[in-house]
Amino acid sequence: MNIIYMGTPEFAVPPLEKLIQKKHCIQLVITQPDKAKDRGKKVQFSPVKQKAIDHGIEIMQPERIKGNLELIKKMESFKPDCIVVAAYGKILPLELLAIPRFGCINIHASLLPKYRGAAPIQWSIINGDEFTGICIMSMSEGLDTGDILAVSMTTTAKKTSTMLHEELALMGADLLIKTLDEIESGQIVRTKQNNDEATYAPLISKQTGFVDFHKSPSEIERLIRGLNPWPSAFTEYQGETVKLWEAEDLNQSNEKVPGTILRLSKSGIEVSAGGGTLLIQKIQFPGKKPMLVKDYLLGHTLEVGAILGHKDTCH
RNA sequence: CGCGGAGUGGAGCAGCUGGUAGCUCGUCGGGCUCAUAACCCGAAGGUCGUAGGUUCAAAUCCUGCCUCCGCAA
Repeated sequence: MNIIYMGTPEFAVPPLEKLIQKKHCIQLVITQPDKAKDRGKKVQFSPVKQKAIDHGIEIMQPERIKGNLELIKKMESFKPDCIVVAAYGKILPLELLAIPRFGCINIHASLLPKYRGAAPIQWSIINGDEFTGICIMSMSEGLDTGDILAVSMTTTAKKTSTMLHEELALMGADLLIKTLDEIESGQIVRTKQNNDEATYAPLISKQTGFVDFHKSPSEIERLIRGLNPWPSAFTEYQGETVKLWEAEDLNQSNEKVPGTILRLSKSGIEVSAGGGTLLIQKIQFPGKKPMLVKDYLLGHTLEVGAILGHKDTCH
C-alpha cells in the first residue's frame, strides 16, 4: 500500500519499521518540528524523523496543519491509500482525514473507549487497571472517537510505563500490519465505540508526579511505575527533590503523620502513607543517578522521623 | 552560548586552606556459632574521568575536552 506516516516519539518507531519491512511504500513521513532545547542547547530530531532519514524517506515537519493548504495539496498529490498516525501529537483536520481512499488509521495505546487522549499508558497504570492494550481505529473528527478496527490486550502487572510503552509499540506494529491487510482485502470489521463508556487520559505534567503521602501505599507505588521514566514520582527531603523509582506496599498499618520516615534498612526506607507503610527501595537525589536505598545509605544518612513532601502543593 | 551538581579501589561517600589516599558496604581467605543480612581476624583491589599548565611537590590550584545527572523545556 501507499502510505503516509505521521508520528513523532519512540512509540511510533516500531510501526514505521514494520511497515518498511513489510514492503509497504512509505511515500512521506510527517513528524513534529525539531524541538529546540535539551539540557545544553542541542537540537535533536524526533525518533521518527531519525528513522525516516535512515531509510531515505521524505520528511515534512509542518508547524501547523489546520489551514495549511500547501501541506494538504502535497499530501493529496501522493494519492496515498492510507495515512497511518501514531502519536503524532496534533489534532488532524477533516480535510486531511479525507485524503486517502482507505482513510486515516490511528494506533492508540488503550482499550478504547477507555483512555482517549494523550497519556493512556501512564493512566492505566496509575489507576490500577489490570488490563490495557492497543486499538487500531479509523480516525474521525473527535479525539480518539473513531471506529475500532482491531484490538490487542495485555496486562499492566508490575510494569512501568517504560516497559508498557515498548511492549505496546511492538504490539501496535504487528496489529497495524494485520489491520492493513484486512483493509486491503476488504475483510475489515468496524466496531463503533460506546461513547457512554468513554474516559479520558489527560496530559501528564511534572506536577502529576508530586507524591501525596495521604494516598495509600499501593496508589503511590502505581504512581511511581506509571510516571517512569517521565516525569517520575518525586518528593522532597530537607529542601531537595528526591525522585522515587521503586517502592512496595508493606501492608502494615501505622498512624504516623503521612510522609514520616519510620525506619531505614537495607531493603529501603519505610514511610508512613495513607494509614499504611510504603517501602521505598530506589531513589535519586539531584545530580545523582538513581540508586538503591541500600547503596545510598553507605555514604549518606537520612533522618528517621523527618517528614517527606513538605512543599507547597502547586496547581 | 538557558541555570546548576558530579566524575576517587566492585558499590555509596570523605579527603580538595597542596606533600602520592581514607570510611562504610561488598569480595576473597580463616575463625566463632545450632544458626544468621550477626560477630572476630586477615587479604586482595585505586594511573584519584581525560589532556595540558602552575609548583620542589596536586586527588587537592588554573585551562580545554569527555561522560553522567538535577532544574528548565
